[in-house]
Parts: sequence; C-alpha cells; structure tokens
Amino acid sequence: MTDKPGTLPAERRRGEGVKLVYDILRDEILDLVLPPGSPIDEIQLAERLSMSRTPIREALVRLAGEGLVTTLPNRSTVVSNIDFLNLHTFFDALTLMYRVTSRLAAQYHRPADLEQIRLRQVEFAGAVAAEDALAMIATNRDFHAAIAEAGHNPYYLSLFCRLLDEGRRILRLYYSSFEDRLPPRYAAEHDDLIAAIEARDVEAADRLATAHADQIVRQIQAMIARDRRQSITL
Amino acid sequence: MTDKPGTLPAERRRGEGVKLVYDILRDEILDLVLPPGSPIDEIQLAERLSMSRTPIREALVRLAGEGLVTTLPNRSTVVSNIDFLNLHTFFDALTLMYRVTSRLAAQYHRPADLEQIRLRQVEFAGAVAAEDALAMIATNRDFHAAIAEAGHNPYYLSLFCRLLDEGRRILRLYYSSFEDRLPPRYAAEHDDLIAAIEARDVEAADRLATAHADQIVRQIQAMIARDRRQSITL
DNA sequence: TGTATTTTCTTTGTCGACACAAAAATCGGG
DNA sequence: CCCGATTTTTGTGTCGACAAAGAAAATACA
Repeated sequence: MTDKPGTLPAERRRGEGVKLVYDILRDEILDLVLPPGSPIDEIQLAERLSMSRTPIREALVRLAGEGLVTTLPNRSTVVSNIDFLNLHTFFDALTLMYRVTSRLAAQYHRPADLEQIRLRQVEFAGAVAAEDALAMIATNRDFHAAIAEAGHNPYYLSLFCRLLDEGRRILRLYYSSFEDRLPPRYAAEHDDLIAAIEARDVEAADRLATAHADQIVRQIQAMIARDRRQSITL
Repeated sequence: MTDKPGTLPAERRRGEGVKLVYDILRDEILDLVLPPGSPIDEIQLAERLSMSRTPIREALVRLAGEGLVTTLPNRSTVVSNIDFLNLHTFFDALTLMYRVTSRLAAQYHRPADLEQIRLRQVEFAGAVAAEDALAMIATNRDFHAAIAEAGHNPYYLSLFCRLLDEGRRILRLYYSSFEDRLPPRYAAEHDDLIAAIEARDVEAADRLATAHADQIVRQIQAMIARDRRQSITL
C-alpha cells in the first residue's frame, strides 16, 4: 500500500476540502483507477489527503447520491458496480437524452452556447487527431454536455450528465483492455450536429442525435460481444 | 420560536438518525411547512431532534444532491426556490417522463408491478372520494411513481420522482391558498391508463399519458394565471 | 478435523469542541 | 444625520475522540 502521488497536502482554504475529495474520488471512479466493487477506506483517504474524516464522509454522501458509490450500513462504502444485466435501460435513457437535449439545443441555444459547443468540438477533434482514446471519451462527453447546457433544461442536463459519466466508465473499461479506436466518423457527425443546431433545424438535430446514439450503443455492444467471445475462448 | 411538537427524542438505533432527519426535512419541504427560501439552522434542528449536528449535515448534503435545499458557502443552507421563470422546462421534462415511463410500463410490467399500481390507484380514488386535495396530490404522485417502477428503468425513475416531488411542492402552493379541487376526471384517466398498460398497448399508454400530463400542466398554468390576475388586482 | 462460540479488531456513526468566515451591531468621524 | 471602519455575534466547516456494529480471528468442544 504505497502512498499515491500527486496529492501533496498543500494549504487549503476553508470549504475547499470537500470539493477536493469529491473531485479526486469522482475522477478515480470514472477512470476506473478505483474499479467497481473496490472498497473506500475513509481513514486511509483521510491520511492520504491529510484531513479529517468529516469532509471525506460528506464527499462520499454526495457520490452516493449520484449513484457512483454504494454505502453498506455499518460496513464499508464501495464503488458501485456496473450493471451489465440491465445495460439496455442505460442505452434507452442515453439515446433519449441525446435526442431530447439536441432538439432543445436546436430550439433554444444562444450565441454563447454555440461558442461553448464549438470549443468542445475543437478539443474533441484534437483528441481524435492525437489518437488518444481516453481523451476522446472525455471530450466527447463534454461536447454533448455542452449541447445539453444549450438546451437550458436543468432536469435533462443532470440526468444526461449522469448517463454520460456512466458511459465514460463503461467505455473506459473496454479501452483499457482493448486499446481500441473510436471511428473518426464521430468528428464529422459532431460537425453535422452543430450545423443542424445552428440552423435551428430540430428534426435534423434529432435525426443526427439518434444516429450518433445508435453508433455509440452499437459500439459498446460490439465490445461486450467481443469480450464475451474472448471469455468463452479462455 | 416554540419547539415544534411530534418529535420526541425516543431512543434511536445507530444509523437511523440520518434517515429520520432526511425524512422529516423532506416532508416539511414538500409540504411547504418549510417554504422556499426559509433558512435551515443546523444547531436548532440538532436541538429539536436531540442529536448532534453531524447526522443533520449528512441529511442536508443528501437533500442538496436532490436539489431540495441550496447550500450557501459558509452561510446557512436554505430551502430551494421554485423557479417560476423556467417552469416550462419543468413541464417539458414532466410530460416526457410521463410518456416514457408509461410506455415502458406497458412493455415491461410484471404481475407484481400491476398489483402495486392498482393499489396506488385505490388509494388515489379514496382521496378523490374524500375530496382531500392534499391526499390527492400525494397519492397521484405515488400512482405515477409505481408506473415508473413497472418500467424498470432506474434512470427514468429517479428523474421522474424528482419531478413529481417538485410538482407536489408547486401544487401544494396553490392548494394551500385556493382550496381547489382536482377534476374527478383524473381517476377515470388513471383507470384507462392502467387498462392500456395491462393490455401492453404502448401507443395507447403513450396517448393517455400525454393527455394526462397536458391536463396537469394546464391546471397548474391556470392556477398561476389566476394568481397573477389576483396579484394585479391588489 | 470440523463446527460452534467467544474474543479481538477493524471501520463506521455520532458526538462535543474549536476555528474560521460572513453578516450584524457598534462606534467614530464628517 | 449619514457613512465607513471596527467589533461582536452568529452559524458553518473541520477536527479528534469515543462507542457501537460487524467481520475476522482465536478458542473450545465434539
């Protein structure tokens, strides 16, 4: 159990502690540094970040609220499992949110929103050019989150972000084992979607979002199928 | 500042404290006993429930995660406001969730689910018969939550419950000032919806859910309009 | 040797206390 | 009488400590 680096206990202002723990844990969970099922020891974390258990507990409660960790009463809290048996519910909700947020963005976006979306797309294109699969996952998430922001519906936004994060976890699982490549087609699809939103063409945005969602769903399903075959081979 | 009754500090088992505080605050917020904007004093609550501030803070963090309270850094946490300026985003999301959950229920419900739904409908009918508007609000919420359960999609379920709770808060606001009546038509609409779900008729369930959602949205809008007129008259 | 029971040990849930930040009250100058 | 600076007050954010609840280990017994 060597102490993990990069977390030197520099001076912290009052109130920053919780956010720090929350962000660290969240990143480590989404990047599978903490794989599903791994227990989270409050004391260990407290020592590692050189702070009391109180702010750590608060961060854990927040994460539990978002479903990223599961708290077993009087027992350790663990990183939530990915429910592969019910992935279809995830795909269903993800596709719907892709569609709804894209539609709303086409209807209600303002200039500043479009600027943000374009910025995210540039970042995504950069990740594609660098063939950095992990960066692609992250920037793709931010791109679609920006579209959801442009739709200005906080209810959809929060559900969509939750779904995108869960998707990041799933994708990360397969990229870490397969070193796969996202089809470069994605970047072009993003450009088309931006154009539809800018033209305020709701139906076109819907179509493109649906197609994009189907792409991603199919990709994940293909990965799982491939994984299954491999498991059987072993 | 008299001590509120009904909260005698009986013996409590370890781990129950947080849930107790959470449930109490949640109910008081949704029933507008704690109106939007009212500050929540941790110390006062701690004394009232005769427990430490720690479990109370944890409950507040959870409530903040669901958007029911807002935490001002280094300042008190207050009950979240109802954003009347952006009610359309609420209506939009609510309608969509009505439809989606009803569709999924028609597709995926199991016998036990239908039983639960019927149970809730009986409760709702009882509230209608008793002309108890507040009970109608609560049982109507539970009825639709049961339908969402029958759809077996946890993502939709959690968003829908959040929306239904917010709706309960809004309706409660108007019923407390107007002593209004829910149209008895609602009960019949519920029966039709149950029939469509049982027949696994997805399209009919969708139609009925849409109509039902429109009903409720129109009712709320009418209340607001009436309220506006009254405000102007003053 | 396998199983039931007791003991130890780890880790959480709760507590009281203190430090700190922001608002409210107080004070002094114009 | 009003306005800005200073002090007080109020209430949060964090801490270390303790107690309870399980799990693991140790022990006893068949």
